[in-house]
Amino acid sequence: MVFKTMTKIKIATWNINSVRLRIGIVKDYLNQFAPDILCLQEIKCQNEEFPSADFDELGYKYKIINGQKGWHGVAIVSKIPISETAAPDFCMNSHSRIAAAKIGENGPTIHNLYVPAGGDEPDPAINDKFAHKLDFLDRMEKYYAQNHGDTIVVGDLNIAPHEHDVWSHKSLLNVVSHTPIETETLERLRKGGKFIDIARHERDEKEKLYSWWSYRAADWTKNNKGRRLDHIWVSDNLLPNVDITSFQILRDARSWEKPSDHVPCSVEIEI
DNA sequence: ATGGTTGTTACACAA
Repeated sequence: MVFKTMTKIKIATWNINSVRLRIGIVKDYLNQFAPDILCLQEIKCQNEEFPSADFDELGYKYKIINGQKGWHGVAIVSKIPISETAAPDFCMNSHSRIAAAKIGENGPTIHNLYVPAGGDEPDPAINDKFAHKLDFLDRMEKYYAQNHGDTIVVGDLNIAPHEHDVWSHKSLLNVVSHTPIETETLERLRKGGKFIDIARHERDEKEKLYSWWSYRAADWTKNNKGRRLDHIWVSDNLLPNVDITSFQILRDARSWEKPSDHVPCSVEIEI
């Protein structure tokens, strides 16, 4: 009989909308909520511009940074050892939208994704950005259909798949992030990859869950017009290791000073 | 029904 020592770790994902501008609230978050691994999207800087020293100070000495000038960019920072693994090729435009790592010696692989937002017009024939988003999803579907198990997918998927992942299903059916082609494709590829959507697992499907609120509202709390764009999925074989009750969407972070329009989401898992 | 904000960058653009 071989015994495996399990360690519970906390994994968080946050679209930070410029890590340099918001490094202060990132450090506040790390100090208060102490995830072992934080996956960031929209770091909006090149690798050499990433504020590594700030993360080092707080013990996040393992980093995988995939930045680019000005736009997009993702990073994984960790207190526990992680090692970079080949990122799947989901982006036809070679943007920095994916970082992949193996956790520990024999832990699961984590994919930190920033799916293209897709522009305003939900028609790939007239909107290249929407075509890019659909192509990205198509590549995800093909990859995850053939690579099962021991994988955690996190990030800003820029799609709110369910009726109660948006403030108004009817109003948003033709709005990019909630169109049927997006929501159906995302659900199909998730199921094809045998992933569990942690936020919706064992939750009432009628419970409204949001992780993003637009900047274009004088008071985001007034009408609460949010969408659940940020996700944590785990391979079905990892589900028994997940502490479902630990799942958190840190809504309060939307009210922090100079906030991102997204808030951190986290879950704890034994590895 | 429309327009509303933000960050990076360079004098728009993506979100």
